[in-house]
Amino acid sequence: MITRETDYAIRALLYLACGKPNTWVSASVLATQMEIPYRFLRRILLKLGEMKLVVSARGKYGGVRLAKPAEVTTLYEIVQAADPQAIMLNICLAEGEVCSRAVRCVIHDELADIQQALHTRLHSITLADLAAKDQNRLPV
Amino acid sequence: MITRETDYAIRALLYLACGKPNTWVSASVLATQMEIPYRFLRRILLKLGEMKLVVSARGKYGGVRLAKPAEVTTLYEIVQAADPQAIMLNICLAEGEVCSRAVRCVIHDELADIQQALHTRLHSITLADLAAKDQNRLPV
DNA sequence: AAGGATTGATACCATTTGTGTATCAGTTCT
DNA sequence: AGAACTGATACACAAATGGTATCAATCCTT
Ligand code: FES
Ligand code: FES
Repeated sequence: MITRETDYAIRALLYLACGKPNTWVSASVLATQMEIPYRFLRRILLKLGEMKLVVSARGKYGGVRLAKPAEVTTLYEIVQAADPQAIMLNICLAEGEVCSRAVRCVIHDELADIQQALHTRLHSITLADLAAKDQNRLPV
Repeated sequence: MITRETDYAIRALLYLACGKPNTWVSASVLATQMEIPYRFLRRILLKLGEMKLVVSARGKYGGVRLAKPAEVTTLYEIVQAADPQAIMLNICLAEGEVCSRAVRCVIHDELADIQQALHTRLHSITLADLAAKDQNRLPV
């Protein structure tokens, strides 16, 4: 399940992708525009920074912007950055997990298949795709 | 993410699907065979009973068995029964949820698409499919 | 040099969820 | 009567979730 945190991360990056490139956007603007609790967003942006999805500038007129073009940032990367656990369909599929039933477990394999399909799908959607859809939206 | 509870539910039903039909299997047998904590399993079986996936018999030599043929029980139903939340990719997709951004939210639509694909996949896998794969497994 | 606006890095907090355990009542077969 | 079951709850505890608060560091403008 996509958590609020992940949802907020997507929203924030989407806003950046829709705006003028190479301009700093402050967390407070992002928070109000995308309806995200300010302090929570701050912490999320830190994480996105660590994962190299955004770069930031301190000081007055500082803020945050995309670290790379929206065309090469996938939904997979975003979810992965915001909540690495969400990508795993079952604990038994996680890296380094040891499950006593793993060798002979038919569920394991089946879930692995489904997870693979999900990942492929997430990989195929870029931030630019989302931004494009957003532009085509009729104003409410 | 598939919780332990859901995983246990699948395991239990799989065991029933692999055994002789129309025989009562006790929770203690299921627990030991499928490596599920007994008391936890008891509670899960209750839920599966409510959702009409199993029927039960009290008293000595009682137990539980599939309520319908394994061919018509889908993975979707099982996950739905064990953990209804797990089926939802985002809170904003849940029934009766009201999100201030829903009308103009591009993430909403995208996640709805992905969720739809996931559901289709879960619908297409039956307990009988899992049981068949299990039979074909080489003994470890 | 001062002051305001901004991020960096943590620490804290309340509530819910996940994963069990325990208890007792009711049922059925021998 | 008694053993082996299920039905229905209640309890317990750790982790995750969603959010808040604080303080330091940095940068721009005046
Ligand atoms: S339950 Fe762990 S691998 Fe299937
Ligand atoms: S965030 Fe609620 S609908 Fe998109």
